[in-house]
Amino acid sequence: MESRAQAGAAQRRRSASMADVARLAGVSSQTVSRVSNGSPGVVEDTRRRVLAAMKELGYRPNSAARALKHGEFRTLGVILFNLSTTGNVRTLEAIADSAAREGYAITLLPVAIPTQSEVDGAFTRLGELAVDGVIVIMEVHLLDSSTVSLPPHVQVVVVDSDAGDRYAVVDTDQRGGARAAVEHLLALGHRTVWHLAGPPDSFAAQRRTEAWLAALKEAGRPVPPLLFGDWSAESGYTVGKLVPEDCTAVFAANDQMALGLLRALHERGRRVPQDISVVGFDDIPESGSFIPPLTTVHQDFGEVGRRCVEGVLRQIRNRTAEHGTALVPTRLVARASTAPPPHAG
Amino acid sequence: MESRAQAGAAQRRRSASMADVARLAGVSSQTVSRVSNGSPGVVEDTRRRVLAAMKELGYRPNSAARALKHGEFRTLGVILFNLSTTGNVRTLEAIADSAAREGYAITLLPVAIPTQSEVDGAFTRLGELAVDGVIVIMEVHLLDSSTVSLPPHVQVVVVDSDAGDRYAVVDTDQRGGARAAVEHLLALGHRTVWHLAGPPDSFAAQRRTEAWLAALKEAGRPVPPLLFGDWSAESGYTVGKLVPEDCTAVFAANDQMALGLLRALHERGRRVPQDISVVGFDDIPESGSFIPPLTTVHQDFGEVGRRCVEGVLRQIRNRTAEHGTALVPTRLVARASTAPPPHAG
DNA sequence: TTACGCGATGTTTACGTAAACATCCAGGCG
DNA sequence: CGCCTGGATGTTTACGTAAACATCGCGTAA
Repeated sequence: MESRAQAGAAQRRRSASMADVARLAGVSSQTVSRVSNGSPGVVEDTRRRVLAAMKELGYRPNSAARALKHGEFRTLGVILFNLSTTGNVRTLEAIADSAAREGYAITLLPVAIPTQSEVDGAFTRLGELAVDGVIVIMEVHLLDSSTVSLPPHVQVVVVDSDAGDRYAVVDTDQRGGARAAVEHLLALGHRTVWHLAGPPDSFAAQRRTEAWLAALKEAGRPVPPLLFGDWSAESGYTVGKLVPEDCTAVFAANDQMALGLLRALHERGRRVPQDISVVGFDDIPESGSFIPPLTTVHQDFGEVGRRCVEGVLRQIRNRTAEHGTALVPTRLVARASTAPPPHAG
Repeated sequence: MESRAQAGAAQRRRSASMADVARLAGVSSQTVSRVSNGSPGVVEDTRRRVLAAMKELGYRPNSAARALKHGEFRTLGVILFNLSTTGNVRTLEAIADSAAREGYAITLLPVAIPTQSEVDGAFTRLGELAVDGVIVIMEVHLLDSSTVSLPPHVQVVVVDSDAGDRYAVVDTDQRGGARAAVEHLLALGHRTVWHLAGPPDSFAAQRRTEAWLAALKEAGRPVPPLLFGDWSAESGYTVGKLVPEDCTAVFAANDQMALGLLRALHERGRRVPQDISVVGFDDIPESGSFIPPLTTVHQDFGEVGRRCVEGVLRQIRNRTAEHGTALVPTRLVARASTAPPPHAG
């Protein structure tokens, strides 16, 4: 890649300040400030002159100075481990969107590997970061065990956690969704439902498992052994090869694992949904194109993101810390991967 | 959600400044600054006293003041349309990672809908934003047609564009990847290869299509009619229902469309790969779990992200604008969705 | 006519940091 | 023994903005 000296405007070392604009417009810098912020008390003629000067100099307000002045950055930080799960990505997307709508920018704080030192590092950086509030998309126990604390004036909202007693938590109604999945299968006539769970250290996975168990017990059904995956399609495939012949219904803790499961069942010649039913969780955009289209639990990530932003902003404005958990409801999307069980041989 | 007044440290309106630390440690604020920045010329005893004071007051450097002082924010902005395509997400992830490693934060600038006014809006916000450089993940013609220009001192790197003559561009080697896909199929013995293209307004899609065409022509093969999708699995499914019986090989412009294609073919009773071969593009994590596992072109998004960050930072440090295109190579991943064509009836 | 009020604009100041410069002190050397 | 050197530390200042306060001038009511 070649490079060339930057021409034109960039020769000016620093970009134009209010003082420059003021000089050109023949007013005081305070008047420029008033125009810039749309404050009243500037006569139309002056305002026009100032605007013209701004345009000529290519004036842009300096956000550092502005932040320094009134002590806020109009920026929210988002801490997350990675963008490899659909949920995190879609939540982030919704957060970015809502934040933009409120005039806040989003600063990303990725933590590559959830080790103690990584998390500490992120929080240290965060402490120096120009943010007014933070949204944490991860298991809160990692946040707790961190030796570095959040700056006291920074407000926090947490996703995917059970720390509602200490933080404001926004989460999908994991239990409700999992219960709906199980009940859907039971209603179709299945005697019981197997569960392909997510990794045991995930709160979301835990809650889905709990609800699966509770739903089975309430209905007085036998509880099959628990199967574990790691959220990946590959792990669903591996587990799928082990599902016994007498199993007629599986509830997978996410759509990716359901995908792998479908492939394993296909390879084994077990037809879905005629021989065995499968339900997923998340409703990723692709799930309607699986073979067969997947019945799954739809999560409203957009709503989760919106409530997160709403929550932090409220805390920032009121200068209070909130706690409690807000649950966003789910919805079962019935497609073609579920059907009544085959008649007993 | 209940709320309670925030207790303890938060009662102090503003957090501790250097002056506060200096007072407590009995030194000047300049000495605190030196300790804070690890500058030399502070005797060990003093340093310890300052550090203790910092800890006691929970001192955090104020990044706004720091930014105001030396005119840089140590932050990069990332402009993108959405996080719904795998490529964008993984690129963003890699960017965030590399940036963090360099001590830079990432500020997200989502543009919900790529309309002119939306893009303008993002750039306006950007102008006021606290960033030293920008990475644009989108078609550059939208950037060009924007009436709002980037602040002159902000350096730019663009992904997914052909604007290498005006900007520094980093992109996957779309052509090379598409050519590899076509050549792989021809080498297996297919007479020609159909192409399920992405939306015509995408440069990435255009380039994949061009390379497909070029590879066919070079080999002197007939060129089948072009099929179009919109990147979604659903569109792949729709198109898949229309693929004629005599087609033995399809190159889909991304893995999602390939997924839909697989389903349509499955429903029509056309076996993959025995009756028809399918190749995708991207190598999303799930593609190894499709039915059958998908042969696809692997994109190294990590490398793309890394080079973006490297590029902007170099421009920032050198105070120059670069141009030219850097291509990141791809790699064909052969799985189970491709095979020699069936023997002619 | 004069003084008062109020809208328009200007001036001062502080936000927290760090570069540049100033000062102070200990020790070495003529 | 006094001066000089250099390291440690303190003081001043500027970064760009905006709140708070000051001023100016014009219209209006007594």
